[in-house]
Amino acid sequence: MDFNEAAVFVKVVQAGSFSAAARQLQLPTSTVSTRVARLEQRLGVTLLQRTTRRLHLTEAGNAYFEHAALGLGHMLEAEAAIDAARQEPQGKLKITAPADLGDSMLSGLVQQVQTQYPALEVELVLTERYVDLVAEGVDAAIRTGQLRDSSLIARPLGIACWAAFASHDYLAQAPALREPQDLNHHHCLQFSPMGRDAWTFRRGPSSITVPLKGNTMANSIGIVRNMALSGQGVALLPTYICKPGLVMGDLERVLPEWQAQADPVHLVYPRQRFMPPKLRVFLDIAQAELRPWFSDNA
Amino acid sequence: MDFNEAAVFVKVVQAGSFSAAARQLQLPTSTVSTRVARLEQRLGVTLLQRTTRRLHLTEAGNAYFEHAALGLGHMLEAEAAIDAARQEPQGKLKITAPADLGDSMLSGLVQQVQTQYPALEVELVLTERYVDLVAEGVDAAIRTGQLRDSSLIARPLGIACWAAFASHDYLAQAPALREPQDLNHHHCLQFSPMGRDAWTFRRGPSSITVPLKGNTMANSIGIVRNMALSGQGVALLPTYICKPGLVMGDLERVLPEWQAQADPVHLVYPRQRFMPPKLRVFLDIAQAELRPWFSDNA
DNA sequence: AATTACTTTTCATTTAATTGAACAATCATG
DNA sequence: CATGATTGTTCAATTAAATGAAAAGTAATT
Repeated sequence: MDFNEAAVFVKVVQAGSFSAAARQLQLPTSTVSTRVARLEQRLGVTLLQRTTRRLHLTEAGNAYFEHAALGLGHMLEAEAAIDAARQEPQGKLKITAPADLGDSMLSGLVQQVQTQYPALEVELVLTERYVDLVAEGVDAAIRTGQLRDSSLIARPLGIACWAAFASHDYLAQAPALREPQDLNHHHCLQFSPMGRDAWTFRRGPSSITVPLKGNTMANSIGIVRNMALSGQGVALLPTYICKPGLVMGDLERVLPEWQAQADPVHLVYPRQRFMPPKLRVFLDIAQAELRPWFSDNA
Repeated sequence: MDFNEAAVFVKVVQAGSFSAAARQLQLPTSTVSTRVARLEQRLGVTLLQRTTRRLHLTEAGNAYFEHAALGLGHMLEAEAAIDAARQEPQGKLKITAPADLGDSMLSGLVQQVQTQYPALEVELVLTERYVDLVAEGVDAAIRTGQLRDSSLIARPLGIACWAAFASHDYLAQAPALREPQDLNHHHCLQFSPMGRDAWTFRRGPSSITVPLKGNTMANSIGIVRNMALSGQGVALLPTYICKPGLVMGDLERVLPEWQAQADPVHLVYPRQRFMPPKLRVFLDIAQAELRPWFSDNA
């Protein structure tokens, strides 16, 4: 089954002659002649009755032409759809990120993408679980920690540092807090993935692990942060969601010389033969938007 | 633009893998792989995201697939329409014949064709003018006289003989009619294409031309025949419409040893690469039906 | 954990299609 | 009426595609 023969036949009928069709298709007349003849041979019917310099569509030829012309129309629409998608980033962009990234950061990113490219739809999927990008049709992911899938392409965004924070109100009435051990006399607000039993701090080569009572714990970083803001205690939070100037960013870093975990953050996406325009523009915007959040000098 | 690449791509999506598509298309996997890759190269987009043993349609791939699958559906319908037409004679059969052929003969022929092949439609075009079969989309023609288009294929049907006829009633009260010259004393009913000024008769090597008054003349052989039946005079008519046993066939041949014009009759049709089934069956039925009308011993 | 089975890709060889040139036939023009 | 232009077909040379075999990687089975 050779659909290119059908395409040539349809063009011959539309053009009214082999020669005119050859000109429009930019093919030699011998190619046009041969392809139509081959189609007739394969179908076992005369599609075009030829007298010298004149063509006439047979009844069978007309029936075939009607269906084939519709078919070709759809094929051309398929190519036009691809042409349109190649020129302008469009369609749906599906991004996954850990739940503990800040709302401000992510909502800012999505806003930037859609402001610059209104034709793009964005679906943001926040989850803790590992997402197989290819299998789940996800265009890109923001990942913290060590990467484990080497088939993906990774672009580093920076380092996510975790540190201790508390509100002014809390600190004003709480005992002094100069060393990590002092946390034994404080109410510790724990984000469960960041240590259920103890917090570990580092300063240069030194490392101190402080056992915790586990009195208050949640697996939502927003909830832990809100508790800290309301003066309930000291929380271990990533520095990127506690930056000055953020709405409700009125937390004060305590034990500033000590930092807890430090994770690399990457933007990852599947290797593929052709980079979709929507992904290319997203990667550029994401790096511009996100890198400042993960820089060391905050 | 290569539609065969699109066809293979559609099949890969439908089958779920290159290997399964290759089996269904009865192509090597290398052909399937190469064609899809070539399509992606030509379009400049990734249509299928491949991980080992797994395929995933991209957004662009999905858009292309939807249009292309519709297109292929129409293409397959085109081929199915041809398959159907090739197996069973169907569609419209357009036949042309001279106006002076008998109604009984032609209506008998059409009835035979449609009894044996109910799917066939028949359009009978009676005309005096020359019909360009190819240009006018006519499948076949019944022609009398010498043929002049050598590009057509001709099947001889016999000889159409013209002779003098009159009704019993007319002959009972008319003068004797033993020689062609006796026609001077008779009312001659003329069919205008068969001589407006004179009738010529032949018997063996002898030939007599009888001048006519031109009193009664019509260009419809049916009208001339009806006038003869109603006893208005002597008419020159083709022997095939005055055969005994025909409804309203009560005409008597006069001057039986003399005959007027004798024309060969042929069935003609355009030479073409493939014989449509409808034409093939028509030709067979037409020869069986018509030859007896034009045989010499009537 | 090792082996087998399956998928997709790549490459050298084989096979097939394309094309330029020539030819035959008809139409348009002078 | 002769000539030139155009159409469609055919064929040998050229170009391109298809394919079998091999390779790499992963999943399923023992």
